[in-house]
Amino acid sequence: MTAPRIVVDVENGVAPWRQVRDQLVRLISGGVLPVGARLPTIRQLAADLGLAAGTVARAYRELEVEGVLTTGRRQGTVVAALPSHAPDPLSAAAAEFVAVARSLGASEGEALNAVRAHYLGE
Amino acid sequence: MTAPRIVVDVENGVAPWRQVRDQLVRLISGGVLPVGARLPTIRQLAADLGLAAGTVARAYRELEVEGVLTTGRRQGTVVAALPSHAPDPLSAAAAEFVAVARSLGASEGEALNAVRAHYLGE
DNA sequence: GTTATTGTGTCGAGGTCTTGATACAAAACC
DNA sequence: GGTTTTGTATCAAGACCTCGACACAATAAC
Repeated sequence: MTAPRIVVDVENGVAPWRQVRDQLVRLISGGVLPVGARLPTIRQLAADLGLAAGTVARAYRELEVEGVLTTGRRQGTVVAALPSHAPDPLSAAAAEFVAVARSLGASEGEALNAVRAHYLGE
Repeated sequence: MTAPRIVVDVENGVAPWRQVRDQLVRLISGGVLPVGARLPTIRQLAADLGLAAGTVARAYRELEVEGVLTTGRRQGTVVAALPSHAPDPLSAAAAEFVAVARSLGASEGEALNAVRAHYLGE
């Protein structure tokens, strides 16, 4: 498999492991990395991203604890399930959107209109 | 003014200053903290959040560099302008949500229902 | 059984961040 | 002018993270 598209910005105040973890979650939730897909080895991804292997291992381990990934000594790391906090990625995305909309003080109607505008705009 | 609603989670891999900064951006973009509004003093917000003053100062300084805030020795820190990167945060959030929904193959109706469910869930 | 693959664990070094405290300076207020 | 308010700067200590390297262990392949 080709290396997933992950980018790490070391100056943005977000820990490298967290960035890797977050972007893996997106790739998995979005179907780019489907269940059953094999991730690059820790050493490979670390080399690709210019990180230490332990840092990538941290990200993988976070997702393993969540049940998103499974790891094996020979077969490496494989996508096991969609993120458990988001068994339904659409619902998860909506939850995040609604959280943002709420913090912006938007009403339900305003949030719905914003979504409609983007579906129509396409 | 009352203290803005800011929460800091020290274990999520995102630096405290970054969390403060991000949440201030949301409050400002959403109009909760309108242009001209005065923010709590660095010491006050630090005490409220259980952080060191220097950490809050870092967040304020980041936003000052971006022109979002202006600071003065006596009048404190004031909202100067909306974040230039997000002129319309609700629309941006909706765009992101729709992009994810689309990648999941969701129809407009499904996306709207997902949003409604989270607003009703409260 | 041997070899290769891959994750886990450990190590010491270095760097960064955060803390709490303090001092100073600028500005506003009285 | 004196006082108060508030941001900036500095400090040392502590905590934590990341690095690169290495060793070990588990597993699969041959």
